[in-house]
Amino acid sequence: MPKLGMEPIRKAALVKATIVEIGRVGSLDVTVSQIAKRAGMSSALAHHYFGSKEEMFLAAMRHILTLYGAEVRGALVLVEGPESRLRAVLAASFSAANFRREAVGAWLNFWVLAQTVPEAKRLLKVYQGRLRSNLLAGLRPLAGDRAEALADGLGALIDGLYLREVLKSGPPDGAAAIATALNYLNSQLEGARP
Amino acid sequence: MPKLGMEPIRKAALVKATIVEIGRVGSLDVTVSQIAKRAGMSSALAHHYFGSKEEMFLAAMRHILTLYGAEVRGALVLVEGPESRLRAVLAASFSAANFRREAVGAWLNFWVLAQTVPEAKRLLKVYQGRLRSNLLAGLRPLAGDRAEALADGLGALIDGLYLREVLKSGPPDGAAAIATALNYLNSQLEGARP
DNA sequence: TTTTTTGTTGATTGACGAGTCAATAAACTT
DNA sequence: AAGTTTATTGACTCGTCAATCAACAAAAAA
Repeated sequence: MPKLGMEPIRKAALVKATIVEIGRVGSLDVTVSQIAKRAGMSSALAHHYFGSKEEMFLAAMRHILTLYGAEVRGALVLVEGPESRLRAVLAASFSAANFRREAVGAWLNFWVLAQTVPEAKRLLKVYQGRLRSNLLAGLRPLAGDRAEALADGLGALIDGLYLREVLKSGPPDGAAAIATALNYLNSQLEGARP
Repeated sequence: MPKLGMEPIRKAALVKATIVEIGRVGSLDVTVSQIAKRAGMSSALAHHYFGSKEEMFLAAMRHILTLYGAEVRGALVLVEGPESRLRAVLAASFSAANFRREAVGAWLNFWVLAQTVPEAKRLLKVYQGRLRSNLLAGLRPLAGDRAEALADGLGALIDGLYLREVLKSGPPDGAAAIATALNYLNSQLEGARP
């Protein structure tokens, strides 16, 4: 039965299952067996490919970060001017793909993981850095030297909107989140406009 | 050796130890033994007083919420006018007592707990509701019907600033957080002022 | 065709941890 | 003085789970 070249397929299935299970259970207290079962294999095989549960978590984080990064990059290619750039970053952050209960729940738990596992912390800092520099690129032409402060505020606001999504009942509302962030932006930029 | 009337003392010690341990370990994966040891008693006694680990967590949450609520209420008594009210709420949120690594770490983990444990979710919603209505009281005279949207944005920003504190290295900087929040407020209110 | 590499799992190990219990002791009540 | 309530713990039970291992199967290489 064993077909060759299974490794990438199995790994991808495990990564996906890890995110789903963390989102479903709502914590990092998921067992390797649960994950493996959802991915359609034995827990032994999961260990065979990843070595440890922690490695699975990190791979899942990298995957989410990669998806998010790709979405932002994709949105940025067809962008003209700083306002449109900022809007694109926001749209990607709150897109249906990223801003869904399961991913948001996983995200929150990765934040917890970052308190313990240095590599997780590193990854999250990479995300923060990328977000920051993306915002900065859009903000500098519009706000000059206030750009740094604005980027920090807007970054925190975005993270906060994610956090609050966790507690909400009902389906996620990316549009509302974008509206809140744009509202922040507009009012900050109005004062500074020549 | 047993003196009477230990219950409240023991419970308080356990609650405190729970927060410290969660903050120290950085996750909810703390054992009852760890907590009990830090509180200077056996794990059996911890179970005797609280029944379960979950009850300990919830008691710790209630305690943090109580402290926060008390601090806000205390700051609000000597307040005159809506601006000063808003400033007081912010000052309490980022006071040295609340905005310290240990409490922030515990806070983050309570957010995770809220995904699983309904009572934890309820408590967090109580906090959100209180924060919201406090902000609203200050915002309505200043922003009219934009107050609701502003309160939601500001609430998310505050939570986001807490979240980001978790990743930062170095000592917490409440003043910077307050500055960011005030900056948000001022720019939002400038546009609306008569 | 033998050997090696890759895929796969059931069973097992070993550790750890939540919650219970029986036992001990001091203080309060009657 | 006898009985009750409160405080306290060491030892134990029972379950769970990460990680390992031995064994088996199929494809590829030799």
